[in-house]
Amino acid sequence: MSCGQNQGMTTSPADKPVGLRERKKARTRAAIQDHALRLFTEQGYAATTVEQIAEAAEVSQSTFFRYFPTKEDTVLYDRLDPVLIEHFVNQPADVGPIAAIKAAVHAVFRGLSAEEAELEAVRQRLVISVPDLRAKLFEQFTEGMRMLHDAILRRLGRERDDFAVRMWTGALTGVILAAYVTSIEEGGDFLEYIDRGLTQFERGLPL
Amino acid sequence: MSCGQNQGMTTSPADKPVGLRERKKARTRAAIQDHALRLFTEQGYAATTVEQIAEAAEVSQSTFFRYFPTKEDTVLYDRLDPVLIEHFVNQPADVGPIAAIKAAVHAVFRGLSAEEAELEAVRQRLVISVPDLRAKLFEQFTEGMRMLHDAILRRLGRERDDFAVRMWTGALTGVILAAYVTSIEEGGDFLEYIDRGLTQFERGLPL
DNA sequence: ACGAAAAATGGTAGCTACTATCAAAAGGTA
DNA sequence: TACCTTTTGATAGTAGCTACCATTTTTCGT
Repeated sequence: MSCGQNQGMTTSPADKPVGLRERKKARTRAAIQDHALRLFTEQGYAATTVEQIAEAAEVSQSTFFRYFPTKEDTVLYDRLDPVLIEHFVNQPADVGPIAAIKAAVHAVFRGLSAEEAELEAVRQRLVISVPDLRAKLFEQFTEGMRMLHDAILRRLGRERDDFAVRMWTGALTGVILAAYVTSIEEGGDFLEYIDRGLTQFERGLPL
Repeated sequence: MSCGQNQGMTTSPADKPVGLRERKKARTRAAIQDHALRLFTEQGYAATTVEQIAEAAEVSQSTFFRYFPTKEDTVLYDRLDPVLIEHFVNQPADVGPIAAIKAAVHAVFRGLSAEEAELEAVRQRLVISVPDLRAKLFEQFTEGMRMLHDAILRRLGRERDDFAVRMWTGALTGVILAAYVTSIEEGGDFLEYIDRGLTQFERGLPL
């Protein structure tokens, strides 16, 4: 529940009205986030005030907080998680869970436009350098994992309290998070790290 | 770095002076935390102000923030992590890493006094019910895991950038976190869940 | 096309977590 | 006792965030 909206993505085909109102809202949201990220990289996260962001985006502070419940959410608002889950559940049933995750991650990240990819890179840089943002990232990660947990339970036809699935999903969360952090710290392609990590996971995480 | 102190624990034997000053400080710290947790459970976390806590503990707000850098830290200040690490590294070298973790966790949690255990229980209840606290808990968890990662690298004699170890530690983090959350949600003995989780992990997390 | 309903915006006021600074008090030491 | 160090409290200020209300803007029914 990091942010209660599901706005227009390039994936699911048109189940939402696209009147003038919606377009304006999307533009305002994008403007706020763009200026926020720009100011954060220019002068630092803490040194940038919400007032400055609102002014740059030409909206009032009231409006700012209507679009982003917290200052942190301008960085961490993640439109990718629900899309990932959707891709995951749409994988054919005979595909194993790890392979399904790989496919979903690839589908989503390969489908990113140049601007979206750049935005993602900026976000990642900010997230690792600001402790407050890291904390929220982890929460968001585990929130996404909770969704994935549900999807896996359904996929495997298990009960909610299945302990083995809980541990399995927990470990999977940890692997993905570790791969994510590694890719940011070491630099390089995120997808490659994810693939290597998931492959390790499939093999029982040999040391 | 959730909190920069290492105050007196029941473990390492006396390498610090115990003048009147130190005793007063310990009493003040305990008073603040006790009143904070009491007020949180009585009237809710958000509804309790730092002013109220300071007043109840009979200190000024200035003093409050000297002892706890943030309001969250009254709940999340974790003295257990460093102790856990210490127990872990002190395990004999021929013990496998999982067994060493099990031993360390048991040693620490079995050694808790009744009050400490009760405090821990209150903390756990608060942590799962308040989103802000959950976020910080995750950060603290991964911070502890980073320390564990270093310890494991040394134990195995691996290089820092060893990818297999990174993934392994990440998965281990996820399993412990999952066991932790499960024990709080389902109720029951934390140690039992940890043992079951770690055993699953050793077996390659079968589904 | 017009008017009403609904939604988005801006402005103001206010609360609270947190910081910075400095003088006063308490504790330690010779 | 006298001196030095540490701890405390008071004050003032910043910034994130909320609540509330009046105004504007978009949508929709007729």
